[in-house]
Amino acid sequence: MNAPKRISFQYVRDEVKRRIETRVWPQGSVLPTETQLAEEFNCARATVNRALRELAEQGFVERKRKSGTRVKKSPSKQAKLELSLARQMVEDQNATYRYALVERDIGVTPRWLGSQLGLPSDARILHVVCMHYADNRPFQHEERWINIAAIPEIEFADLEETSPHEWLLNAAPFSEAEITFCAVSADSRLADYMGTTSGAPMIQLERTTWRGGQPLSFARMTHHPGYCIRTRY
Amino acid sequence: MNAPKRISFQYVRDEVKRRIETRVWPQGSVLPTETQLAEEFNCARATVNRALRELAEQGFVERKRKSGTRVKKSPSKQAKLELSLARQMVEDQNATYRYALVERDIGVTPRWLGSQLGLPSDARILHVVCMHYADNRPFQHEERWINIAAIPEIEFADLEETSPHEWLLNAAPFSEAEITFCAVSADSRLADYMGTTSGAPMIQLERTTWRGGQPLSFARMTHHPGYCIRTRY
DNA sequence: TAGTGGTCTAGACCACTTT
DNA sequence: AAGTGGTCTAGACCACTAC
Repeated sequence: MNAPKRISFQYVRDEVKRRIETRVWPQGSVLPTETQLAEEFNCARATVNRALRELAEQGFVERKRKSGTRVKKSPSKQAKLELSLARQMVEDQNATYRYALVERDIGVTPRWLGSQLGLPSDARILHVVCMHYADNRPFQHEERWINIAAIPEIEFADLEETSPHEWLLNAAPFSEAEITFCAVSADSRLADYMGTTSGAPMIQLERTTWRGGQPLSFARMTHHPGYCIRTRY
Repeated sequence: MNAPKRISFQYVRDEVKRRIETRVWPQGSVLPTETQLAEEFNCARATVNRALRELAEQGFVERKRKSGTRVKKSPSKQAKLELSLARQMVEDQNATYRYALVERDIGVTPRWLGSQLGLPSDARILHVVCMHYADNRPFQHEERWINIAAIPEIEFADLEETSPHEWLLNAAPFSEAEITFCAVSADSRLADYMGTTSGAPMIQLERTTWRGGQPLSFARMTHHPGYCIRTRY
């Protein structure tokens, strides 16, 4: 036991975690109350509270008023994925980033998009197609529909130099989003863009964003074949 | 302003977040110190601290001793993915779960696996192939290699009823893991298992797990075509 | 209604980092 | 050396919920 003189919440957190891992407190069992643990560790209850709160966030225990703190049966592991700009991802690989605008046009809302975003069919939409390259190899294909009413400035934005994603992040950096990952196979058009053969499997990420309940944009980002998302926990 | 009588850390957190979103405090700027904010909100510094700590965790601000709290330039959005058992995922969809063991054999470490896990080539490995069904439709194909030396009990485990994933989670619920998502296209063998045509794009999740630095298992889980991962933030 | 976690306070000291 | 966040304490009251 190497308890420091002043007990830290990290010490309590790690010791409790150790007892859970070594089954001193088996799955499903109830831990001592905060007050009891504070007494055992000879620290303030707030310290124990912070330790247990972190363990609850990380999915090791479940806490309920009155009934106490229980060890979770099947710890719900959650992976955190960083979702950054294509530019960021490319530069993180120490590759040279290049951006190219492919298409830009303004029209009214296509039906499928209207129902996706909850927009009337006469809403004006900016439609953009662009590519992101890493060392001049195709990295990501991006197709995006932007609700002009929500962000009027986008109509006059220069998207030749800055990707719509990046522009939006600067104009309206904070928003709610819903994301979908799926696997698709390249149609001939996408295959051409990505420099691959038709049918190649690729990861596609669809993101719908809102701000204050108002729909901002729907984006479909397709990564080059072989692209993987990695994470640890 | 609808400040409650007793200021909560949630109130401070949301108000600070609002000021960041509305650019009262623009990107890159320095926020007032905790003491100043505590004065403004008429609450204890600990309350402000907790509020700002949460905003830092969520990627809105960056904090450094002495230099203060700054608004992040490009907020690093991170999505959280729940990674649960196939059974859990199926039952969450209100579908009926069924599990089937397909293959189970013991051998020595294949070369590729040895280098993946860092195991000697004479290490004994349990190799398992199994399927998970939702309402009798293929949901996930699982192929797994388990390091017997690390978990000797697995050799005698009954995997006819319980999937190796679930068995391992009960036997050794806490481990470190590395995860990779990628898109693959079905070869004829996988296509048969998944009831689809060869070439169909599918999401594949590979997970390597360790416990205390010792490799436990490598798993490759392939989802049925059309399977999507959804999340919000 | 009683027990448990959830939170706030006021004050103190510590630790890191910039000057 | 000084300023800012990081944390601990002791005590208090609140809020949810199982009984």
